[in-house]
Amino acid sequence: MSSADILSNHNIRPSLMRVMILDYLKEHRTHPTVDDIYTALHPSVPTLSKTTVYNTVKLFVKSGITKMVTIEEQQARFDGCTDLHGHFICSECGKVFDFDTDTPTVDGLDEFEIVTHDVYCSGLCSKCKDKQK
Amino acid sequence: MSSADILSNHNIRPSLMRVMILDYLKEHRTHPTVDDIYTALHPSVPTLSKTTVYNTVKLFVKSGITKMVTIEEQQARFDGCTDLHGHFICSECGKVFDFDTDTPTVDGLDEFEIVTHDVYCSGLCSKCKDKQK
DNA sequence: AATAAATTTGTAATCATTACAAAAGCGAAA
DNA sequence: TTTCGCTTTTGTAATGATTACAAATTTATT
Repeated sequence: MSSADILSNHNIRPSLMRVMILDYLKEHRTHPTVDDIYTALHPSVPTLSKTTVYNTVKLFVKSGITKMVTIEEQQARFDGCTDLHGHFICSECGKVFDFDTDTPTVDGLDEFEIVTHDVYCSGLCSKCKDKQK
Repeated sequence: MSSADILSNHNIRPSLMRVMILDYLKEHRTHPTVDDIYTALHPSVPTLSKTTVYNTVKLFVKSGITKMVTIEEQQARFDGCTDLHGHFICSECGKVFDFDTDTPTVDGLDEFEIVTHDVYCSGLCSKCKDKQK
């Protein structure tokens, strides 16, 4: 499906900049940063601004077209407990909850030395889910 | 085991500041930020500086005493593919690799509405592992 | 074409984090 | 105990990603 169609399906007007950025994300599976995207597209579209890239990827993430490859935090948090457990972040109240989980399966990384495993989930905690009703 | 002993076992001299910070992390399972730690300890130890908290948690993470609850990145990355897959980050070269994984198990979050699942691993990629020899 | 709404832009601010060099603390040897 | 050297701690200044915001531009609708 074309980028323009994907955008339309999500009720996002398929403007030039949005289509270009989504095209880039679809073609480059390199987990680019905002700066990567900006640097790659700027030569061909000199009027592109970095703010637009920020706004656009934020819009994409919000609508589920794109994933952000980090826990949605700009501040590092620390945990004195190093036993395996997952972290859930409520997108409404921002609270972090621990949960039990199994060691995740990892397929396709032969010859890699895996030191850490981390499982993150996000969504609505029970309190915020109740409030929504 | 006391914080001082934990530090000694990791060949870290158990200075006052380090013991205080580790005590705090052990007693407060709230995933505190650097600022949280600093704000909590500063009243009782006015000479504590925020730089020390930064240095100390970094030291703890490096030696495995503490975990950092974020992917080890200060820059957000984006992924146009929203299918379930894990992300591996090589701690040596910084490259990000995708891998196949199953939906992680989540126990103990009854009544939560889980929207996203993310699995992160880190360690050494095959290239960096070879170089180390 | 005219108007309103949405999008894009650029600059300035914000804020977490790091660099760095000075100051303070501590241990070992004399 | 005193001195020397090394580690830890501190404070300030820089860095760098991200956001706020208001102006400028583009687009859709009448």
